[in-house]
Amino acid sequence: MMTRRSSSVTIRDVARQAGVSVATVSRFINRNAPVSAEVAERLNQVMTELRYVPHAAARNLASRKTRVIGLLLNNLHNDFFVPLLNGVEAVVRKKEYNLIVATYHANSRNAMPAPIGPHNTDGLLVFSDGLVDEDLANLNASGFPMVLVHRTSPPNLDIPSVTVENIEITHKLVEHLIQVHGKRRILFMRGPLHQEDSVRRENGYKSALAANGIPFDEKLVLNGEFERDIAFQVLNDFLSNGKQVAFDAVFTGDDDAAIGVLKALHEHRYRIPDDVAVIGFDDLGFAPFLNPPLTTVRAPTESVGRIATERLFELLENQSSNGAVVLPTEIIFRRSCGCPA
Amino acid sequence: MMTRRSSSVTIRDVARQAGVSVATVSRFINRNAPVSAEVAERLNQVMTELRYVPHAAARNLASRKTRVIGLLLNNLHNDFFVPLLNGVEAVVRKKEYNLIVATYHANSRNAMPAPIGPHNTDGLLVFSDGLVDEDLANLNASGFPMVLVHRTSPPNLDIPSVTVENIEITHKLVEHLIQVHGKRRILFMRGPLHQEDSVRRENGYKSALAANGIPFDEKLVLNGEFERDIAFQVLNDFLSNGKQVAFDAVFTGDDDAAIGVLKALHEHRYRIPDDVAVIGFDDLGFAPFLNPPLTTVRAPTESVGRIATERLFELLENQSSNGAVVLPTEIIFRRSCGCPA
DNA sequence: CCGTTTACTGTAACCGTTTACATTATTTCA
DNA sequence: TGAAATAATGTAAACGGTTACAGTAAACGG
Repeated sequence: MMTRRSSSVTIRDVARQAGVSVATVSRFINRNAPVSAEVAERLNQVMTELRYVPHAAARNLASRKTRVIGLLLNNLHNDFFVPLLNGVEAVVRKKEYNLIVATYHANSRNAMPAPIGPHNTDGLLVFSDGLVDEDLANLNASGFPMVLVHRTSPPNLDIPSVTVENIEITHKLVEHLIQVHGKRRILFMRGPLHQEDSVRRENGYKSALAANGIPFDEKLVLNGEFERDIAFQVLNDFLSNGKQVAFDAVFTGDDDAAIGVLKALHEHRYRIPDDVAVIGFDDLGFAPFLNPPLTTVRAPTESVGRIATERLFELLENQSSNGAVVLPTEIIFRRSCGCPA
Repeated sequence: MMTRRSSSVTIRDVARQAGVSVATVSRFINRNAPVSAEVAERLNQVMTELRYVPHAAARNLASRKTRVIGLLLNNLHNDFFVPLLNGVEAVVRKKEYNLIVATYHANSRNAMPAPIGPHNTDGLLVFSDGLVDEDLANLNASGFPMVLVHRTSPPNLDIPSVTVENIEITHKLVEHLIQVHGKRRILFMRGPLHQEDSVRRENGYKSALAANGIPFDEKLVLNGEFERDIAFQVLNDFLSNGKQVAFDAVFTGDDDAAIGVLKALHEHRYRIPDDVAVIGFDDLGFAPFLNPPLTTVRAPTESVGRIATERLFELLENQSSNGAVVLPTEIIFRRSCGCPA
C-alpha cells in the first residue's frame, strides 16, 4: 500500500486504475468532450469503486469558478428570511450550485471585509447594507455578478435588483386606517434607518398622512429595526414613559416586529383594534393567526428569492442583465386594523 | 501594462511590489511565522494599495482546509430554522469561517450525492436525514468532523450530537391535557416518519396515554411533516371526511405546523380550546400571539445551533468529542390547552 | 483516392496558494 | 567564546484539478 500525504483519492488514481490519462477523466466528469463508450463505462466503474469525489478547491482553482453563490444578509433575526432562503435555495440546488449564507452589516464594515465576494463565490445576492455603494461600484466595475435584493441599484450603476412595491401599497393601507377606521394618530414602527423598504414604507406613510390632512408627528416614529424583540422593547419603553403621547394605531414596517408590538400593547392592556389598530407588512405565515389576525401587506418573498437567484444565474450564463424588477404587493385585510373578522 | 489571464492580483504581485518572496507574504498573511517590522509595514501598504484578496480556492487547495462549515437540512419550510441558523451563523462568523447551507433529504439520496461534504467543507452540521447511517459511518471512519443536530448518533459510532429533551416533556404535556383538562381523544399531528424529534414526541404521547389508561388509536395520528401547509391540508381532509373520528385535542409536533392546525380548526368552526385544545412544540416567537396563545414546549433552538457549532469547532481544533448533549425543555402554558389566559 | 473533418486521447503547463527545506544573521547561554 | 537556538527570509515542490496543444485513426466528401 502506497503512502500519500492526503488520504483522499484523486483524479490520478482514477486515471491510473482505468488506464487512461487524467485529461480523459476530467473530460468525462465534466462531459465537455466525447469519450469512447468503453472508457466511459470503465470510468464509471472505477469511480464508484474508488468512491472518487472531485476536490472542489482544485477544481475551483483550475477552472476559476466556485459553483457557489453567496447570500449576504444583515442578520438572521426575522422569520421573513425563511421564505426568502427557501426561494434562493431551491434554484441554487436546481443548478447544482452551493449557497453560502453570511451576515454582514454596515457597522461591521470597518472591522473586517465582507466574508464573501469574488474570492469565494461566483456571484452575490446582496440584501445587506454592509456593502455600501462604493463597494458595489468596485465589484460591478470588475464584472462581478450581483443581484440586489430588497434594495435598488445606485443611480449610475444599473445593477439588477428585485424588490417589492412599497410606497403605493403603504399609502393605501395607511389611508385605509384613516378613512375607514377613523384613525388619526398613527404610530410608525420603522426598520433600520437606511433600509430601503423601511424608507419607502415611511414615505408611503407620510404621503397618506399628508393626503388626508394629518400633520406628521415625529414623536410617533419609533425605531424597531424590523426585529421582534427590539420593537417590543422600544414600544414598551414608549408606553411606560410617564408623559405618554396619544396614538390610536400602529403601522409596523414588518410582521415580525408586529409581534413585538402586539406583545407590548397586550402587556399594557390596550384592546386591539378598538383602542389601537395594528397593521404589518410581509404577510408571514403566522399573520392570520395572531391575536387578532394581522392586517398586512402580502409580499411575495419566496418569489423574490427565486427570481433574484434566477437573474443571478442569467448573469452568470449570458452576461445579460435587465434593470429593476418590482414585484406587486397586495393588502390583506384582517381583524387587527378594525375590519370585521 | 502586462496582460495576464486572470485579472485578479495574486500573492506574486504583492511579493514583487514589496520586494520579498511569496513565502514571506504568505507567512505574513497567515501570521504563522515572524516577519520583520519593516517588511510587515511594507506589505500592509502594498496589500491595501493593490486591493489584494487571497484566492480562496488556491488557499484551500494548498492548505487542505476550506474554512467553510456546512449545514445540511431536509428543507427550509419552517420558521424553526431561523433561530437555528442564527445560532450557527453567529459562531461561524466569530470564527471567521463561512457557512454553506444546503438541503438534502433521504429521497434525493438516490438521485445525487450530498452537495456538501469533505470535498468542500471542513465539517458538517447534520440535521438532514439525507445522510443515512451508512453515510455517517463512512464519513466518520474517514475522520471527517460532524455534529448531529436534532438527531443522535447511530449506536456504534459515537458522533457528537445536540438535541433537546423530547419524551419526558411531551409525556408531561399530554398528561396535562388529560388530567387537567379532561381530554381523552387527543390527535397527534406528527412530523416526518423517521425524524427523531417526531418519533420521540410520539413516544411521549403514547406513554402519557398508556399511563392514563387511554387506548392508543392510530386513526388519531396524522402526518403533518412538521410543515404548516401540509398540516393544514391533512387536518382539513380529515375534518372534511364524512365519517369523522371524534377528538377533543390536537398535539402538534411543532409550532409551525400548529399554525396549519389552527387554520383548519378555525375553518371548520371549532372553538379552541373549548371544543378542541391545541398544543405545540418549540415555542417559536409567534406562539404567544397566536389565537389563542399556544401552549407549547420551549426548546432552546438558537442554543442548539450555537452549541452544535461550537462543538464542531472543538472537533476541528482538538479532535476531541464528547457524546450526546441533550438540552432541557420546558412547558409554557397558554390559552390553547384550556389554561386561563 | 486524397484532403479534410471528426472522434478520441495524451502531454504538460497552469491555476494561486502553502510549506518543507535550506540559508544566513543574530541571540542566547553554558 | 563557541555551540546551539532563534529570527527572518528565500527556493521550489506540492495541492488536485482543467485545458491548450498536439497527435492518431477513422469517417467523410467530392
